[in-house]
Amino acid sequence: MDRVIFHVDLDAFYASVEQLDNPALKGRPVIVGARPGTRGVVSACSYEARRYGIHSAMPITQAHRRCPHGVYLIPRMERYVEMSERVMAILADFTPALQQISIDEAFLDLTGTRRLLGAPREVAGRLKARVREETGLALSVGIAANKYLAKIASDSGKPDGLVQVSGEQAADFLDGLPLAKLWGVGEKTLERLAELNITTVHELRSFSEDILCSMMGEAGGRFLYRAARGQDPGIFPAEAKSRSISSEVTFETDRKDEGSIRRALLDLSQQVMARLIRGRWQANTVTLKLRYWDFSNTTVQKTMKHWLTSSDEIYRMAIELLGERWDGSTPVRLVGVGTANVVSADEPRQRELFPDEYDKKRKVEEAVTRLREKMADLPLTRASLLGKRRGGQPPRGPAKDGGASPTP
DNA sequence: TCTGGGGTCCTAGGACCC
DNA sequence: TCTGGGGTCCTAGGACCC
Repeated sequence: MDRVIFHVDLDAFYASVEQLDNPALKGRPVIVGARPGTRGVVSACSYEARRYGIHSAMPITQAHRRCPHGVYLIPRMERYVEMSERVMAILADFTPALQQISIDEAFLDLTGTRRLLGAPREVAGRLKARVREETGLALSVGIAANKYLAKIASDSGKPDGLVQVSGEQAADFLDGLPLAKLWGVGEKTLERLAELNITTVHELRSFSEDILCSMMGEAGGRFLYRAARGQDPGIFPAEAKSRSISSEVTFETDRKDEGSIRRALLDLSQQVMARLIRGRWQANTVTLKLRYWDFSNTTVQKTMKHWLTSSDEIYRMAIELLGERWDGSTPVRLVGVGTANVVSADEPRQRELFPDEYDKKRKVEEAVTRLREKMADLPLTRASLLGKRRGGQPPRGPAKDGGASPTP
C-alpha cells in the first residue's frame, strides 16, 4: 500500500505571528529580521512584502531600499516557539506519527488512517481549518507517498495551499517546476548542472545514476537521481540528534583589536556552555569560526580526551585556537564558538580519568549557569564583558529586545 | 549593495591500526 | 627492497536548509 505523508508548513510564519499579535500590521509589508541600517538579513516577511521582491536571507539594507515604508521588526523567538508548540499540538491530534523538522514545518504519516479519518485531502482540509480557527495561522499542506515529494508539494501550493501528488503524477508534477525548486539543489549545484546543459528536471532525469555520480560525487549523484524521480533520497532522518551546538556573532563593524574579539569569545563560550547544561548534553570538541572582512571563513577545532566541564575551559580553548588562526591584524567580521561530538550527559563517562572531579566541576558550572540566567541583567558576568555595549546600555538583555515590540 | 545564526551532511586527506 | 587493503577517527572546507 502507498504511504500517505503530509508535509505542513506555516506560511510566512514569523511575519504572520506579528500580524496576528498586532492587527494594525495586517495587509502591510512586514519584514522580520533586523533593524534597517544594521548588518542583518530578512528572516521572514509577509506576502505584502514579497510583492516588493523581498525574500528571506536578503540583506536588510537591500530590503529597506526596496520598501522603505515597510514595518521592520526584530524576531521574538519565544513568541514564535509558543505559537509553534500550539500548532504542533493540534497536528499531534491527527496522528502520533508526527515529526517536527523546524519551528514551522512537520511531517505527518497518515498511512492506513483512511477508514478512521477519511480521505487524505479531506483530512488536510480539516487540519488547516482547525489550525486557522484555534491559532489564526494559515498553513500549506503537501500530500504524497514520501516525505521528499510531500515537501515539494506543500511548497508549490503556498500560501494557504493544499496540493496532493500521486505516484503517477510525480514526474509530470516535477517537470512543471524549476530545477531550483528541488529540495537540496542550491546555487552551486544549479551552476554545476547548467555547465552540463541540465536546466530542467526533465533533462536531469535522462541521466543515469552512474553518470550523475561521476559528475557530482557519489552522494550528490545518488541524491539527484532519486530526487528527479520523486523518490525519497532520504534527507529527513527519522530522528535528528544534536551533534553540535554553537553560537556566533557578527560585529556591527569589523574588528581587529584583540580585546573585542576576546570579549565576544567569552560571551559566546558562556552561551554555548549554558546550552549544553540546559539540554543535558556533554561534548569534547571545541570549534572556533572566523569570518574575515572579505567574507572568507575559517574554522579550527580541537578534540579533547575528556568532556568539557566549564565555559572557562571552552573559552581558553577558543583563545588558543584564535592564536593558531588569526594573524592579529586581519579585520574580523564574525566570530563563533561551538562544541561538537555532543552526546547526552547521561551517557557513561568511560573516558573520564577522574569521574568525581568531572562531576564536581560540572555541578559548579550548572550552578553558575543558573545564577547567570536568573540575574541576566546584573553584572554577575565577568568584568571584562562589562562596558561591551556602547551608549550606556546595560551589558545584556534589553538591547536585544528593544525593537521587538510590533507597535508601528 | 551587502551578505544572520543555527544546524546537517559530504568530501578529501592524513594518522593510525590490523 | 618494496609497499596492500580495509577500517576508523580527526580535521577543514563547502553546499545546503530554515
